[in-house]
Amino acid sequence: MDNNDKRERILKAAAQVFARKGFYNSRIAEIANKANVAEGTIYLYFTNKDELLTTIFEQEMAVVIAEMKEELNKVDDPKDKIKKFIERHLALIDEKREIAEVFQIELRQSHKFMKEYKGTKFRDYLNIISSIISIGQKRGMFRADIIPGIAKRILFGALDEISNYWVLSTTRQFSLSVTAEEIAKIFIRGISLDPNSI
Amino acid sequence: MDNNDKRERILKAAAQVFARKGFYNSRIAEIANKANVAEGTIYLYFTNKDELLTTIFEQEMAVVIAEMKEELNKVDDPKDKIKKFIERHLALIDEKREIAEVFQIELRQSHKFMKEYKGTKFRDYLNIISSIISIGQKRGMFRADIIPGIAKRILFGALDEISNYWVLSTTRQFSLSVTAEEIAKIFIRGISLDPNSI
Amino acid sequence: MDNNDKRERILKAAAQVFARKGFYNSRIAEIANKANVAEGTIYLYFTNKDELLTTIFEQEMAVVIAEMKEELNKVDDPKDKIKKFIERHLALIDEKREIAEVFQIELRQSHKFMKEYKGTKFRDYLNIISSIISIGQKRGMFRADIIPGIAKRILFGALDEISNYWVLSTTRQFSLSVTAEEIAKIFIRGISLDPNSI
Amino acid sequence: MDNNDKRERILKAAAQVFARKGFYNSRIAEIANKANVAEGTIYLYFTNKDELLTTIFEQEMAVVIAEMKEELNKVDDPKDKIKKFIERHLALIDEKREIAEVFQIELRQSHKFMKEYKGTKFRDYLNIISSIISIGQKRGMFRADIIPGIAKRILFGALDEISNYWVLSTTRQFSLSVTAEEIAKIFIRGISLDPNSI
DNA sequence: CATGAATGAGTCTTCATTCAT
DNA sequence: CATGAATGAAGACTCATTCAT
Repeated sequence: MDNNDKRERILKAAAQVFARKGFYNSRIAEIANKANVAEGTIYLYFTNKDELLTTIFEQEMAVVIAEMKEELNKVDDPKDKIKKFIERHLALIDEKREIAEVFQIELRQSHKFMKEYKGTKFRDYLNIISSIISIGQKRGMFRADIIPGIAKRILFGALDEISNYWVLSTTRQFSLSVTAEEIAKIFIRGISLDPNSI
Repeated sequence: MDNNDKRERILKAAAQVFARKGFYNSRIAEIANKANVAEGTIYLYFTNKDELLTTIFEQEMAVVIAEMKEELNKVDDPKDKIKKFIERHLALIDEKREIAEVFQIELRQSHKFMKEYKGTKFRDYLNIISSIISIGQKRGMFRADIIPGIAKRILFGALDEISNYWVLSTTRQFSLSVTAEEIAKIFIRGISLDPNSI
Repeated sequence: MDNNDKRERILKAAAQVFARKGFYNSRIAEIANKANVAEGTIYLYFTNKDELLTTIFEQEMAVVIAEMKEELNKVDDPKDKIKKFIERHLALIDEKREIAEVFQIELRQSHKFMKEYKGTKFRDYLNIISSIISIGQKRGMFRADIIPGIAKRILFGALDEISNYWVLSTTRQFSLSVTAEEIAKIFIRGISLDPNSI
Repeated sequence: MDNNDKRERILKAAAQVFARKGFYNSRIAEIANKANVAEGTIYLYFTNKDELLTTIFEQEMAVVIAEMKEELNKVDDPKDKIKKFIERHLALIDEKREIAEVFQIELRQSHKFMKEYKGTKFRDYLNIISSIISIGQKRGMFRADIIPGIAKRILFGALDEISNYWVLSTTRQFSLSVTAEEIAKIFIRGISLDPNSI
């Protein structure tokens, strides 16, 4: 419990520091200091600095995916699911600001990590989208010619770019709900058979 | 001419190395070696390592924007313009693989550079999209309730994610033209008044 | 204790290396090696190479000044004090050969350090001389027209030049005691009312 | 003539830059720039950076020694000669400020140069003093127990320290003539048989 | 002779990681 | 388990010197 606590404190501190400084400009010393542990202690829980980053990602993604799936189970309509996905994704960015920044800026983006990324969590997350689209297609709501494997990336990309803007810009013109609405409007209409359905 | 050549060689080498290793894992020594110049020579043309990265970005973006605008002038219909934008963007990713990787992976994404980025080229590029949308709205082709400032990021995000996937994955399931078609299909339908227009 | 030991070892090694090679031709690597610590360790105790030099100076001067004052307290006659000052100064040069060389050659003399020198230790040291002269003047032993602020520099300069010669030359013609005698003879006679008093 | 001019310009520029920045912090590029020649040109006239410094010293010393000897020939009395020497030395410091700074700060003091100094000019200069003293002793004016070889360093050291102070301090309390008077007063009285002779 | 672009050896400093306590 | 002092490898950058023109 106490150990777990220490581990968590390290991860949290790392997320904060990575978010503010970026991975390469973050110092183990600062993370240790913020987590109130000795530098060496970090190496009792993690192999190296890299593992800190990937662990934050994998662990947080597991939570996010679980939450997302639970949330999506509450609605049945694929369009509503897509809408919910969009809303939840953006809401998470807002709620978990620091962790979002790390993903946004360091992990999704750092060469080293992207090329070496062996986890399945990111794929799992994207596949939530394609599953919804497939179901929608089976139900005759979404156009059959849409390729779920591409569409999932289109939606994720749109969300991601908006998140990126959200995370980096200090003066934001549009609220997250307006933005979510806008993305939903365009994407769902874009993939739907009946464009007026939304 | 010779100088320019040397400068270009350095930039090209830097783009290659940054693309393969990432900014922080790239070594000036390797760039110099690849450019066939001495390490010190790099500092005759650029202030420091950072400037190499931003120069690559700004310089290349200027070319891309110019090319894109010229290309877009060839068509009049906003839908065609959007379609062309999508095609050209993806084609460029393919043509300028190494530079694309740098943008994709280091610049757009590195904290330091994003937060310090003072250039206008990226905004200029995004605004090409919003201009097209605005024109389309005036002509009554695109839905009036679409917010160009958000829509531009949605399209760019979609393109960017696809590019990212394209750049990073080694085994690609879909051709660029299929992908371009898919994005155009969804996005244009998403923002159009007449959804069957595409 | 151990830390202090390490710090001292570094200072001692630095003094040795600076003395032999001069500040700019000294390498941190060599100092670390001589102190039997890793290069990085030096930076745990000192901000940078410059600080090593100034620390050596300030620290050593504090000791020298204290010792000198204690020694001078043992005699009362201003002439004897001057004589003692001269003897002690030269003796110190001989005893603390390496540190003396650093002062003689690098610190007192390096542009950067002299111009940036903010410490008071050097002034404190010089003022020991002027105080003695002032007292001698009040007692009617030294000529009233002597300006202590100049005279202190005359004596220090004489001592310093002799020290410099002493430090740099390998074959010395005169012993330190002979030299001390000579300086005392000239200087005290030079400032005394009664020239035959010495 | 033109060549000589170029050589002189380089030496003058070097003296200026060395004086302001110190030898190790001076850049060949800056010297070249100030001399209005290309960097490479400097190496047509001088072997390396070191030689620039020693040449400045030797060349300037030759002039100074010649001037000094000429000046001293105008008076006969050893005491007057000493007085003149002091006055001229300090006046030169004032007249040739930049060159004086170089000597004061870099050359006399830099380990490398002092230890490697093979020239005779410095010794020649010092020996002017000891010669005067010897003559004074023969004439029965100066005390026979004074050792000219030490006394010359005492006087030079006094002058040098005063010069050093003069060169480095920005706010000077005493004029050069007052200072010269003071040194002469103390030194001549210090070495004279008849202390009231000055 | 003159140039100045190019060179590349050289070094301070940083910081992830280790390990004795 | 925890510590944090110590390590030392690694790399950006500088600048005296060279050499093709």
